[in-house]
Amino acid sequence: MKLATYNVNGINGRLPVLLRWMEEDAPDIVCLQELKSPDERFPRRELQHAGYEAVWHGQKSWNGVAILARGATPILTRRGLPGDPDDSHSRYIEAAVDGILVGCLYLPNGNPAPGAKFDYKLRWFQRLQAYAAELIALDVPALLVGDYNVMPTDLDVYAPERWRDDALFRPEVRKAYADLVAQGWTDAIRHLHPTKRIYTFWKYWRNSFERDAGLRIDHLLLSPTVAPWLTSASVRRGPRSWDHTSDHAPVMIEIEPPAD
DNA sequence: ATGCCTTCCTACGGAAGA
Repeated sequence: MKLATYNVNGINGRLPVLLRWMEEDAPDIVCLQELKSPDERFPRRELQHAGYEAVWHGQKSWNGVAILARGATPILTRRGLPGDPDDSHSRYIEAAVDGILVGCLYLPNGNPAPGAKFDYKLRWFQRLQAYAAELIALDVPALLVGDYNVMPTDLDVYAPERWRDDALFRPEVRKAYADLVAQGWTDAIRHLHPTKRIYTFWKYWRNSFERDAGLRIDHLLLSPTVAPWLTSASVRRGPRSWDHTSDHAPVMIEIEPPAD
């Protein structure tokens, strides 16, 4: 089973790129972030035509997350992260697909730091930690995947010294990510490629992609039940080179659940 | 040192992204 995460940076403007990539890689489950689309403009029909059913949590102009499944209907289990009823951002959606619980998240960027946006990021991270601990306690096959807006270590940044004070790399958020992983989650890419420089995002400007001046901020975390099923993990760099593409690349893993 | 690009919107400039 192939499961991917992709910050599309606008699902409607990016639909040709998204469909081309899904045609090429044929992922079974896709978690999308930054839809930048209200619910009523989500391209359900086009995705159905490509063979995918979906659940989504949209918002006008910003944010927005969705889960797609090929030849299956995702069973919505949660829309919105618990812990703050006043949070109006569409940043979390969760569904069950083939007996696996899939949480799709778009963690706040947090810049400028320090400031109100950085405080919101840290609070959101705390809520995610609390909820992730509940998922671990449930002892079910689960994944928490998406755009975490965190580079976990120096290995995940093309120029760590330039990013020290950035909201994506400050010690507080790196610790928050490390503490989350320490609950028992496995960072799929890093687990299979412990020493390799791997990026998932490159800025649009200054030929960042051509220079491979990137960041690893899109992550797939596997619960203890799922981790032993992992067989591969890779960044799909091809789509990042296409015209009118996202500044992120899809990240895809393969898992082989035991036959029952 | 820097959003140098790109997206979105009752658009034509501002906000946001990382």
